[in-house]
Amino acid sequence: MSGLILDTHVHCEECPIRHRAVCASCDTDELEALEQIKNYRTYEPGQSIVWAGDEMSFVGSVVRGVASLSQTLEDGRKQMVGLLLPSDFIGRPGRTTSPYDVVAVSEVVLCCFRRKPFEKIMTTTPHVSQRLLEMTLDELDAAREWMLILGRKTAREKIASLLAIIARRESTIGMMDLKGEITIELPLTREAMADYLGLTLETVSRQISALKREGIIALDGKRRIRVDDFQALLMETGDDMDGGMIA
Amino acid sequence: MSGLILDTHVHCEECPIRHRAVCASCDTDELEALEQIKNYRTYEPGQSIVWAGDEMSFVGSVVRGVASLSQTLEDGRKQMVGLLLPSDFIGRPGRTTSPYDVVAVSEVVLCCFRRKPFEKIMTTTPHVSQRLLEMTLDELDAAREWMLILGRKTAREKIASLLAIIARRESTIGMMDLKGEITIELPLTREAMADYLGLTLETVSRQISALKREGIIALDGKRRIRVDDFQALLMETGDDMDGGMIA
DNA sequence: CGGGGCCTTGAGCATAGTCAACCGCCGTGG
DNA sequence: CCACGGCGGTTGACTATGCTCAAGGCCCCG
Repeated sequence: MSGLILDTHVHCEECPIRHRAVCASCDTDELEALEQIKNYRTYEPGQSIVWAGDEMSFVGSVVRGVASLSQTLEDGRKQMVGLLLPSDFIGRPGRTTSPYDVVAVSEVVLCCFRRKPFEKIMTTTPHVSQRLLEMTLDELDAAREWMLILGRKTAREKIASLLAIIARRESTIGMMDLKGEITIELPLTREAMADYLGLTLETVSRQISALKREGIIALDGKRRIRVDDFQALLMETGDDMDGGMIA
Repeated sequence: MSGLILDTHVHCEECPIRHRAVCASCDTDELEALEQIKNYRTYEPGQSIVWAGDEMSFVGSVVRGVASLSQTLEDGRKQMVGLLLPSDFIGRPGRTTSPYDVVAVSEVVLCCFRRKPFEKIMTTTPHVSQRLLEMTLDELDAAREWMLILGRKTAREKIASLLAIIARRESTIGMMDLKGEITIELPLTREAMADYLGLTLETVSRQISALKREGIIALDGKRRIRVDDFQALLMETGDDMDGGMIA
């Protein structure tokens, strides 16, 4: 439950998320302060990182892998409310317990900061809190786009939107060529997709099959999806085509 | 569209949202700086404050009234993604256009800051950006609770949840007595409630009628709702009863 | 008195959920 | 080595929840 604490100590300067994480705008001195209070932990796919309601002794960043934030109702209905990718931040300064379950979707490596000292650094280091504000505002925008999906889109549009979001993200990280053929590596099981989209896993499966049948997408195994015509996929999302998307 | 700009100049010290808004932790000097760049605007119910995609020359706080943040798909489907109450913040520092429509639900008074100078103040005044971070984190939590409602709750649970949220908010502002009888003043039309909850207005109407028929709530006019047994209402939300709620 | 918001109610339908069977793959233990 | 079992996924039949379309009520204001 607490993850495997590693004694490897990657230097911040060489960290793969150095320029996107909460430490992005720190200078050398500030990084040094963070070095002092960090350690790495790894989690296996499916392993719980934090249970809702639990005490959290740390905050931190996802270095590698994918984790999910989710809430569950008594009767087991589950809704994912956040998808944490490399550089995303876990935990809330000033709060000791998590209101959400945090679960490793793939193998996950976290860069954890001890909470107390991190909060102290935040008060003395505007670079950290400013970066955290930016990141939180981005997450809020993402949450709101997601609310539109949950509240108003059909099952088919939901699936297409999810694929488009993942494709866009992968192509931003690599290079962005939304004209040609795109291959999407799905980090999620059908059930996780369902929890993300507010559907059942059967409906997810059916809609993916339908998109395949109609030639919008092609499957390569269960988790690898090829999109020949990205515009055609966008047509299925129900969104405003041109530029209306949240930057 | 730009609202009526008033020349009244309420002193920040006497402002009703002084201790909850983005200026909450400012000292006297900092307030003075904000005084210099603020003005008040009013909007009539239904009036648009900002159109999605529009240039915004200001950011600001809701002083009085209720406004909504919403997104619309081409074909007219609309989803509310934020409900702005007194002290809530409008606009994002560092971004010139709004990705959302902002509409006055009731009569609204805004305290607007010119954007450029406000951003400058933010970089020099940690009190402002720290407070904004806190507020943004709260909004993110609210958005995530809302995602659970949108994605996983039934129409009936959605309505009950909305009533509970409003009741809780009103009773926090006044005094919190969740045992006895509670009266909720609905700031929203049936259509706005539908846009909030991802339902149609007919479904909203039917579910409210059903709750009334079953004695969970009582109507006093269309917009005033009396709840005799708040626990009974909570039973209908589908939530974890005890403490599971997001603080 | 007439018209327009806002709301309610009904009838029929469509979308997505439920329940269940089954497939293919992989790792494990007999 | 193979059989088994479990997991993730697919598909089908049936059902139920919420949407669509339509009519009509209430109330306020001109």
